[in-house]
Amino acid sequence: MIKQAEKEYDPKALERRIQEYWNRTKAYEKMRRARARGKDFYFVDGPPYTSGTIHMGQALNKTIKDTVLRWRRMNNYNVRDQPGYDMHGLPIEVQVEKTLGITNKKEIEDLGIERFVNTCREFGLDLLKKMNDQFVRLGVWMDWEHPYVTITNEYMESAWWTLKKAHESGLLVEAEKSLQWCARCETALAEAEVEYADETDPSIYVKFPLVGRPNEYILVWTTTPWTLPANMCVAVNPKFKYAKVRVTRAGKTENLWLVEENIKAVMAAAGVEQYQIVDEVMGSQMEGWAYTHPLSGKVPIQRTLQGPWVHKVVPSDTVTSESTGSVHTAPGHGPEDFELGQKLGLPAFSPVDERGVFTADAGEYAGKTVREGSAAIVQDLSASRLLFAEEKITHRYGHCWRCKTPILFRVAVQWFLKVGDIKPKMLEEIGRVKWHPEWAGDARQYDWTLNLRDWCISRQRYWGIPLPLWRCPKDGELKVVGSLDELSAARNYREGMDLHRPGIDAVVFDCPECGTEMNRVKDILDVWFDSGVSSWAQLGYPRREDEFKRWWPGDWIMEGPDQTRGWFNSQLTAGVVAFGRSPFESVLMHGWVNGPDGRQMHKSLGNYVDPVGTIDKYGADALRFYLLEVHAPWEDLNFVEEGVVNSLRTLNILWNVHKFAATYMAVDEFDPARHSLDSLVKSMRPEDKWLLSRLENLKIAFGNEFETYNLHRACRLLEEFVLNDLSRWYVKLVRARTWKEGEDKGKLAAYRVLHEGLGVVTRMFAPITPYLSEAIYQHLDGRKLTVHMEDWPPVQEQWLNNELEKEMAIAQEIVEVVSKARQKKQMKLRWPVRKIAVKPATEDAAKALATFRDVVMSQANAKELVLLKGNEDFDGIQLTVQPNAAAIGRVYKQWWSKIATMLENRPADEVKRALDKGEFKIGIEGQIVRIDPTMVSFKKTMPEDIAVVTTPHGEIYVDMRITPEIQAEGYARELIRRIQQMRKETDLAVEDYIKTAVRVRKEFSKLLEPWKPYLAAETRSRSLVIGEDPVTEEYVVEWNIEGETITIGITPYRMADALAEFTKIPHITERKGIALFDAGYKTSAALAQATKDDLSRIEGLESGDARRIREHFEAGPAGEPGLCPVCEAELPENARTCPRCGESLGGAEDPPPRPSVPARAEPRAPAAMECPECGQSVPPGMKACPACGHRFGAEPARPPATAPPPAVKVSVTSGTQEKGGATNCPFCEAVVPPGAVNCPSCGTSLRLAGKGAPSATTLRVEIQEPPAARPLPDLQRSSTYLVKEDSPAMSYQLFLRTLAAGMKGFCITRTYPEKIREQHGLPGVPILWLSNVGKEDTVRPKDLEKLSLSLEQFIGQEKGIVVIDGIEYLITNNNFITVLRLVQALRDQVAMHGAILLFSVNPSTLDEHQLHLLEREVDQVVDLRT
RNA sequence: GGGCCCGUAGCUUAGCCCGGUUGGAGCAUCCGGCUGAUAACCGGAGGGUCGCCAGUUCAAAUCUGGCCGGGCCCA
Repeated sequence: MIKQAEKEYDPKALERRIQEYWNRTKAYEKMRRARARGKDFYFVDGPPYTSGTIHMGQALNKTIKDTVLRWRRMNNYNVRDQPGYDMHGLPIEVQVEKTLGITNKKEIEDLGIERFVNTCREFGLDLLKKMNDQFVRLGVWMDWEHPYVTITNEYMESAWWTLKKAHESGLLVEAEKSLQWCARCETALAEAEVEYADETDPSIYVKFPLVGRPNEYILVWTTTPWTLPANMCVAVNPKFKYAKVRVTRAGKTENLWLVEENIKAVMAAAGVEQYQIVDEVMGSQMEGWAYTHPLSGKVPIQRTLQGPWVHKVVPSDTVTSESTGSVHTAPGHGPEDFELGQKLGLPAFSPVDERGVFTADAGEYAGKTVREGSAAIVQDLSASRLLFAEEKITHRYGHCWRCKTPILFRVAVQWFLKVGDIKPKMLEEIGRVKWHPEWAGDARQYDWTLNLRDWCISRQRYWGIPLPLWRCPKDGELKVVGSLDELSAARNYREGMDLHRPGIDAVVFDCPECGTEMNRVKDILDVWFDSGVSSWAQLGYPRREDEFKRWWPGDWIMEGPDQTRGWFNSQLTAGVVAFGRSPFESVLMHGWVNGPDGRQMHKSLGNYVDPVGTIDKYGADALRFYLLEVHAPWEDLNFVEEGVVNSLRTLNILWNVHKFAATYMAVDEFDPARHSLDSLVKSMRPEDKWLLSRLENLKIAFGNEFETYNLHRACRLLEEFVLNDLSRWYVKLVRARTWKEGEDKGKLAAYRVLHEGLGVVTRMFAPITPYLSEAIYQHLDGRKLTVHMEDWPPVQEQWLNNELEKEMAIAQEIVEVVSKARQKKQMKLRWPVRKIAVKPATEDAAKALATFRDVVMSQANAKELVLLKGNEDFDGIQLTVQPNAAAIGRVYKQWWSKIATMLENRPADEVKRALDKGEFKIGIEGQIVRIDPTMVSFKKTMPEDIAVVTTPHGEIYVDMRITPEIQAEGYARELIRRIQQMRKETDLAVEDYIKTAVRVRKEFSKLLEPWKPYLAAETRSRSLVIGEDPVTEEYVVEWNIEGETITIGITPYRMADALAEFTKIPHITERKGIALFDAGYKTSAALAQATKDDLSRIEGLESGDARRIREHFEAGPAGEPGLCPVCEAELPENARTCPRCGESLGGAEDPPPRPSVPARAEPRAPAAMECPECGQSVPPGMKACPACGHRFGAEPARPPATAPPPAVKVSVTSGTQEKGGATNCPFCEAVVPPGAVNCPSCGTSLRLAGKGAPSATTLRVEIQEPPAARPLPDLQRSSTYLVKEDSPAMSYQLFLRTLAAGMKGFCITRTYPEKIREQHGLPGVPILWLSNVGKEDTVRPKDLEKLSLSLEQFIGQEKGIVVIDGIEYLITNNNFITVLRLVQALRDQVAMHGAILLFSVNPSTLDEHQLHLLEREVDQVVDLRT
């Protein structure tokens, strides 16, 4: 059943309401069950780290995922959609440390690992909840109740199992390696955990004294002085040429060896201008040169080191010619150094501990941090004259991803996955997986993987998956535990124990070899490994083999570009380790979300946009739609808020179209289920078929784009359709048809097609804007519990008609041509054009005009449309005779000029007709003169009011000459428009009736006479008088229409509510309802009091009506169908379960419906059946499946009719009565206690408002703290005030008070002036009305010039007080800056003339930013909000 | 230094794969129109060295090469 829509699209309220509906009806769970029989689709969610707040990138991420998954579901896939959270690791540890006020590992151990780990868990779970809520608000439908988390025993067990697999394949090794190390976190870092950022470091050139070469040094460059104590050798490239350079500085001469190519640069760095090259050798020749360690005096251990290559020059191909070309090599630190050291048998001497502090091995530097050490080393080198030069360098340097500490390189023993061994397989898998876009895989991921080193998976931390490794201290025997079962054999194992540290640390095995107690290796696992196993860990593998078999591998994953080195990589590695293959089949890689300036969003850059804030402002749907349509998913996007506003605008238009449809369909109780499209084909007009064809083409194109993840293009297609085809064209075309009263086939066809269009569009929007689609669906259809249970609309090829679409395009272009012609001639659309003539240039154009003749005529507002044949001229063309002087003169000599004049004055047609027959005769001076065709030619001229346009479709003539008939019609339409506007201004319901009187000049009254019936019908006037008499209706406005002064008065009957009630009574039609109303029964309650006798006397009722009315009221309100308390579907009589949502209804005495237990859980009753659609077991007696909404039986059950009548409540000035005797203030709408004389909120006198105080009753009314009366400020002359208040009440009080003090006043308002006078009196105060009605005392909101002129006049001459209570209206109608300038100008005027200016503003109606700017422009801001 | 992506109007972008009418839109600006979907909406106008330079071609925003700028990743 079609329901009336709310008045406006208010995304915030709508989304709250829909979310509540989904929760209440358990829509998500039921949707999932409805798809349980669909094809399995395993989506693996990349677990975001539990940070507590989602950022825009994650909003994009989940939006795309949700959209794609909803779309899959609508295509009947059974989607596994468990969201995940990555919860272990440093970020939380660091946060917890901060919270607990701890700074290092020792303090953690002092505190107790258990307490620390527990705090981490609590933290993580709390953050998870927060993020869950945010994703839910974004409208994402995933299994939020059951996310997978990396911290459960089951999950960790999967990781253990995987490690055991690695061990079994020999891929898990312990090794000494140079690692990236965070000194603050005291742990090794993986490549994915290192973040690069600019860092300023020392850049020093150090002289290494060569042994046996006095006064010769090899020059070495480094940016990490702290690695010098560990120096073992200096590497040179054997292929480079090195030079000995003689340098004299401060009177001392020395010889330096460095790569030849950079001598100039290096000397410049040292500020050396004079130098000499004294020798040159190849790097290979330098091999084996010995040097003295430059810090051997400070680091004693360096003096004791032995080995063939210790403190020697060594060859290395990896050395580049950068800087000096001689590379200081410390195998205990740098990874390349380490490798070189391994090759040459050099010790990996690493005198730096876990905290980044020099150890005793570092001699004099022991106890210093590397940072302090660096400074000391530079100083020492300088003191020993071994420092050749010192600079600063700013370069990209690695930092700990969490605490931002610059990384160190140090050699330590760690556990590794030997990625090198499986790299070929990984690369092969990358090639097999489907990547979107392709380069994400074959270029990006491939390159990354190609450069992979072994993966260090051990961490020396607490909050993570413990390594499942136990080792015998005696013989080194290693045990790798792959499951809880294995663990249960251990000592100190307790059933159900948490596997985290420190509990697990206490668990010990006995060594199978020697019986010694084996202890766990204390390390935990790199968090990236956690997420790497997610695709089987979330399935509970290896415990749940069945689940694994059913789902694995993942069909689709989708993450951002950072996951190339992150999750894509960790999954590929873990997948190949565990199963020899990639755990996912296809990937979509999305782009970054940058700030509006194109840079990454950062709070510190001030370009950070919070997704939740954006949702608050524009709604989740608008945000989602924006994110999807603005860019290809894989491109980086610059988030521009304007774009969200724009998307919202589109959604608003969709809402308006649906509102338009719902309004009329509900009024007519149109039931789409009763009419198939096929059954209405005969009644369809070409434009109906056109829309259906457009719709089918949309489905096809959308599907093609969506399948290739061109979501942006799909969205744009949809948007185009809604804006252009549906809203701007089709709705315009069918509008006239929808106004027809009664059952009309043409109207039905229009309704049905419009319904189809909206229905399909709604379903297509469902994955993109889930809330809005749901709301529209529930209004227009609602047969299923939720639109997200609907199937994707299939293409129905029978409606495709490309020919017709082409024709319509031509028709549209022709309409456009006409409208341009109008615009040029300034002829309003309201005035019909007399004729359009087209001389078609193509067959298509001719066909188009034949098919869409009515469309062109109505849209161009033309009285006539003619097609001209090839040789036919437009009949509006005027011929003029052009006498041929020479030819005439030759025959008639001196008469020629007279003849010429006469010819020119004769009607050209007549002359032509005669000449066509032979000759034209004229009499001149008693003679007959014969004119033959050679003597004249004809010229075609176009009258001024006819436009000719040449288009590819042909020549188009637009005849805009105005005849009396056209003038009458134009005026009639002008009148209609004014009356409609007045209806609107009195807040009249659409279907309500009025009494209308119009005062015009006599001629006009005659002219308009034929249009009276039309006028009355269009304006729902029950009586219409057009004449010269003064108008005395309730609401009178004097208009100026095209220079004519016309007064219009209307009196509303206000019978809409009553009619809506009356027509509920069987057999009471609207006409009879009106009769009852006219007879004095203005409400249902009044009618209920009428006796049968009273009623039978009423004219216009039929016999029997009186009885029916009585029966209706005596029977009471029964007969209304019951509504399901859960989903509000209408219930069949005696239903025990709601047919739509499947909830059990229970008896009247029963407690409220228990939480849904799907039929599945119930024992099977003998007659139970299975839903053929979803396989759900269905209790007997049901007409539809409780899970999927599928209806049983051939006949689709008609949704019960009887729509609640569209009731638009009217209240103009009187207070509305609330239950219990309390009223609302007619002015500010605050709740007023019974008996109050003044409104407690705004102080308005309630008696003045025209209503006596309601009689007091005993019912209590809760009033939230009567607001303390705020003292009104004293207004100063020459000042401008901005009064912040919910309604302009206080401003008017201030205004009145100032008037009382003798100042003149001027009022500018948006409210109808009579209303203002009624409320505030204001005798003698001129009121300027901001309105588009265009009469004397009004100013159009866009006409700021006129407004400013009137104001300046008043301020300059009267120097009085001005109140402006419609500035919001000005702002919405103008550029804000323009309004601001007006305010500035006025303020200056006010100051100059000693006047006062009051702006009343309701802050909630303005953008915060705008309000702020306004506040800055006034002298004082007065906040009087309650 | 290397890899990948991006560069079109003031802003956001389509078109580029597959060369072919005068490079389309939306926002913003200015000018109009419409008025029961209406604090909505519709139309028109102005606004472009398609980052730059070469090349291929009858023809280049589109293909090729180089350069410049931005982003991401890696050294």
